[in-house]
Amino acid sequence: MADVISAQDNGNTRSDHPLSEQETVALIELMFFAYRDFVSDPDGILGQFGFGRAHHRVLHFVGRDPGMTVQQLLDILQITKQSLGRVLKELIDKGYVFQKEGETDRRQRLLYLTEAGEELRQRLMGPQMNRIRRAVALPEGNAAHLYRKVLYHMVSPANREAVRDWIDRASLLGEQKDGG
Amino acid sequence: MADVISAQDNGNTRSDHPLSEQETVALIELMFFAYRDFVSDPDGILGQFGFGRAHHRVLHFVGRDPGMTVQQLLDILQITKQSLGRVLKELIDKGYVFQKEGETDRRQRLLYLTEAGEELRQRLMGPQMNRIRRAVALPEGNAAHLYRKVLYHMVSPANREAVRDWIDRASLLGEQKDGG
DNA sequence: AAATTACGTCAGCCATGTTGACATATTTAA
DNA sequence: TTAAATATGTCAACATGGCTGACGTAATTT
Repeated sequence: MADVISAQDNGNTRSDHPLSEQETVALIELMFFAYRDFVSDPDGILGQFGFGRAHHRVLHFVGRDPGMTVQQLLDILQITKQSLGRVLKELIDKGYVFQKEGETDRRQRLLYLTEAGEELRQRLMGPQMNRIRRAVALPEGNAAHLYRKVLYHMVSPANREAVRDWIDRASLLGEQKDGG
Repeated sequence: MADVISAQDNGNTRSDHPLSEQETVALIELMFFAYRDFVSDPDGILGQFGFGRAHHRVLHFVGRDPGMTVQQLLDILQITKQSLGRVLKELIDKGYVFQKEGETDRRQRLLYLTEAGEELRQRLMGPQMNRIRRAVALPEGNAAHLYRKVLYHMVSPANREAVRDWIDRASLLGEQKDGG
């Protein structure tokens, strides 16, 4: 299916009705809250293994593209090889990742997950998949409103009241400041 | 207006057509790429001031709710007071934030932005507002597709080709693995 | 008068990012 | 075929921003 993002866009999209300031700020804040909670489940699991978010990223992307080179991984993560080196070494030492010499280019150390690595990757991905599916399972609406609802539903249920309260109050404060 | 998230939902939303695995994983990855780029503009500006992301969060939320207490800020950021203490002290020392003794409760140190603080806050928020507005200015579609497009457009234009390539290739790999 | 609360601070630890320098094996180009 | 570039690894040092634990002070509540 390869249902990608759909080609015809180069960052120059227009609209006659840009979002209001308050709407936009609310989305900025939802981005913060949503991302915070989005990574919280994996963080909890990783802690039990003595790993961190950086390990998660490596596990995830290597699992998605087995046999990728170190350089490809660096390009995707956009970190330095020294940063990667630390976590990669730990993942290899603990038996979650292994390397194979490249066949056409023997300088390369192609990256693969072990069975334990793939298991852990799936376990980390589970809660995030649930979260996304729950968030996206929503009735239609206009783009901004929908996006806002989606992000809101990325926030953990336990945190939603606090987030909603904040967004409500902050929106009111913002309207007062700018005079509506 | 206070157009909040809309009340009637407690995290138990259902759908007959949950997202496919590949769709869902693509969204997980877009969340990563989008957030990474979303914070990159502020990060650049902050660097010029000797500040980091933590300072940005404080500036943002204090600016949104002037006179908030330290405890309220801690509740929103969900970090420890020791972590906050460091950045807050720097912001105060450099003249971007100031504190006022609470009137009803003189133990409280209410938080406010100075003029310089508000200026910096606006400057940091600008690129993020642009990014959100650009991302949300899109034609309609179904919820998942729309959300995906929105997140995609949160990625910096310079990174979109790489992100698109990754998502395309990884989706194909995933379909092959699971057999379509 | 005692307990709690709001806040500040000191000290140290951890994870994960950075730069810079250097080494080794392999491939590519002159 | 030698020289240059590439892919990777590693050492060392540093910064940011989380964390825990302990302790102190002023103000409020019980």
